[in-house]
Amino acid sequence: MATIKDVAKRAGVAVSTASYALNGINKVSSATIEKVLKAAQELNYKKSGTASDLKRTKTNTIALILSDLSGPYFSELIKGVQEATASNGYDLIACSSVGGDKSTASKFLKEKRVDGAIVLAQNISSELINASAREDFPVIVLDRKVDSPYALHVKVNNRQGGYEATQYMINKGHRTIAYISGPLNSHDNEERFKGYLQALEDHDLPYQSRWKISGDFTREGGYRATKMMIAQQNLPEAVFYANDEMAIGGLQAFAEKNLKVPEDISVAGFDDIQLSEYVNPPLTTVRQPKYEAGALAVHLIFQMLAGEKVEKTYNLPTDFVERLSVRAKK
Amino acid sequence: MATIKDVAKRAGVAVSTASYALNGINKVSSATIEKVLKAAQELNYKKSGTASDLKRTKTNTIALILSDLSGPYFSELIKGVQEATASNGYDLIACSSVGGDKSTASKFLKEKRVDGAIVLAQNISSELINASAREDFPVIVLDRKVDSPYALHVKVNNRQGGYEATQYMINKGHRTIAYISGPLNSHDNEERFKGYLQALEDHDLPYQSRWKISGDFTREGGYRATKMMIAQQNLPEAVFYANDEMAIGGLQAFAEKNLKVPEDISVAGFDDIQLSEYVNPPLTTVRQPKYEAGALAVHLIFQMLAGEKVEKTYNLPTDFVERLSVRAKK
DNA sequence: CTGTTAGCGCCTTCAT
DNA sequence: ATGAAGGCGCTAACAG
Repeated sequence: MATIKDVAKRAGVAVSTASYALNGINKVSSATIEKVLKAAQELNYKKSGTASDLKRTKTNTIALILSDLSGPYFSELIKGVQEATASNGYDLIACSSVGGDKSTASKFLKEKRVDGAIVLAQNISSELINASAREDFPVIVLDRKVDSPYALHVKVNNRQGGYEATQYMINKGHRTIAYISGPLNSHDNEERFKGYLQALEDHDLPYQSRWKISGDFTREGGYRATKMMIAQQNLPEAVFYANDEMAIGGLQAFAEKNLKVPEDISVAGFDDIQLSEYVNPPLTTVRQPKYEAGALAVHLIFQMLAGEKVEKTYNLPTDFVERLSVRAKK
Repeated sequence: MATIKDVAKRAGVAVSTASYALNGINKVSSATIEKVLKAAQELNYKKSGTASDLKRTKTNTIALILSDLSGPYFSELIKGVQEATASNGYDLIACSSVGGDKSTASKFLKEKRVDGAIVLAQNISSELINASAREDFPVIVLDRKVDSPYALHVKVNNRQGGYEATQYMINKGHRTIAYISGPLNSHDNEERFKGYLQALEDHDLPYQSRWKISGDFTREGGYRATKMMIAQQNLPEAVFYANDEMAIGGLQAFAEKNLKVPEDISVAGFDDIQLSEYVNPPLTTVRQPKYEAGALAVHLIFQMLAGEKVEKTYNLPTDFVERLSVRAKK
């Protein structure tokens, strides 16, 4: 494998000159550049990214850490991150956190193989994030709060979203509204639930714990929770699923029991994933500003890298998306 | 930022000893390990991944290059790649090729920032792949053939899939079957079309060029192509879309014109993307063995890295998936 | 078991 | 405009 040294030798110049020529630094005559480029070409020279990174103590790339690369990802989020990164001349890599603190993600975090990271992966421990984030290594966390002063938090206003969805169903005349929760350790779930509770309270509807059913954010979980609810007889008028995946599982469970949505029971979800528009009936849900969240995260990384002062937490508003899965009760 | 030198000094040992201790190499007494670890802890030492990579001329990670991180990805493919990579103790990163030969993907390829790469991204030029692949840098290409002896090709038998889907429709009694193509530069499309043609021929059905309509693999493109076909009056009995995305666009176009699928017209797609199961009617399509393709790609990388001899091209069979979008004509 | 040392390949100051 | 030289931080002989 040819190195810059080989190129320099073949071109008959010093290494430094070759480096300047190769990197387009305005310090060498065009004749020399020519020679160097030609030599590089002939030797099929390729610069070593790792050596370059080491020397410059900078990789010019940021990492997006997801709990599962093959997961149902928020493509809008990724798009926001990708475009913001590219428009700043940085590169982006995505890595998975399967394996938790000994995953690829954790290796990139711990060994600072990138200049900054955006984390959307519960299975990366907060300790790891705290231990990794540092002045020259900002980390933006999207799914929780974290202590380190170098780790910022961009969140979506889940509580507001939960409130609006619930209120909408109340306004449509529903009085008993179940809540199918996400996993209990999920901050997002917690907030959505609080919004739900608040809406109930503001409309003088009593909260009944029997209407809170445990789910886990998966389609399968939503399906099971719904089956269970149906088995208990006595259905609520409406059900608010803590995310769309579960709501879609629920739709399936209702269909299997010949319960029509929304005629027999109304349902709403949260997230506005792509599928939601295509299921039957199209799902009423709460859209998260994912693109914006992604773009903001990247923006913050660059601000921190530039040494600018930034807030520690950002809170983005949600949008309510009305489709056909909730009916108006006369 | 503390380096290994600092750790060694504080622990009162030589750097090599610190290195051994830190890397768990069986060469130092446990007392020394203790000391070193403690010093590292106190200094909040983090090894520099880039320095380590440079020294070992090896990153222990492989890259999966996709044309768009936020795209409608084959999650099964990613899962296959991910699991195979992890089970070999390697790391995986995904990077995008938006920007073509000056994208993040190309930087990783050109600068050999990883030990091997899997490419599923038409907008990375074959020249770039040829120029990057080398003995110690295997590249597996999933979407085309490429010259370099260090770049292998794992492909799905698109022709067979196209043949089976077409034959299925013929067997269901359809005589006029349109083909909505993908972009013309797509090898996959080409092969699917050949399968279609062959099935027609084998069943003595004449191919009529009016039944070949141009699409581009996007939902929007399928929608437009279908609209156009409808506008021309005189519909075929069935239509074979070169991929599911287009078929779904087509479904929408038919629905808008009150044409019922499959009662009025039958449709089949290709890919078996996740959505296909959920659209109305569920789409009959051809499943690609994506998980297997991903896992095989990784497997090949390791074989090449180990200096083993491998075939240059692999061809995986498809599965036909019967759902409800094709009806039997009596 | 521990220490010394020579680079990995590149960038960049400094001198020419 | 070009060259010489010193590391970036780490690993792995090699010597003791």
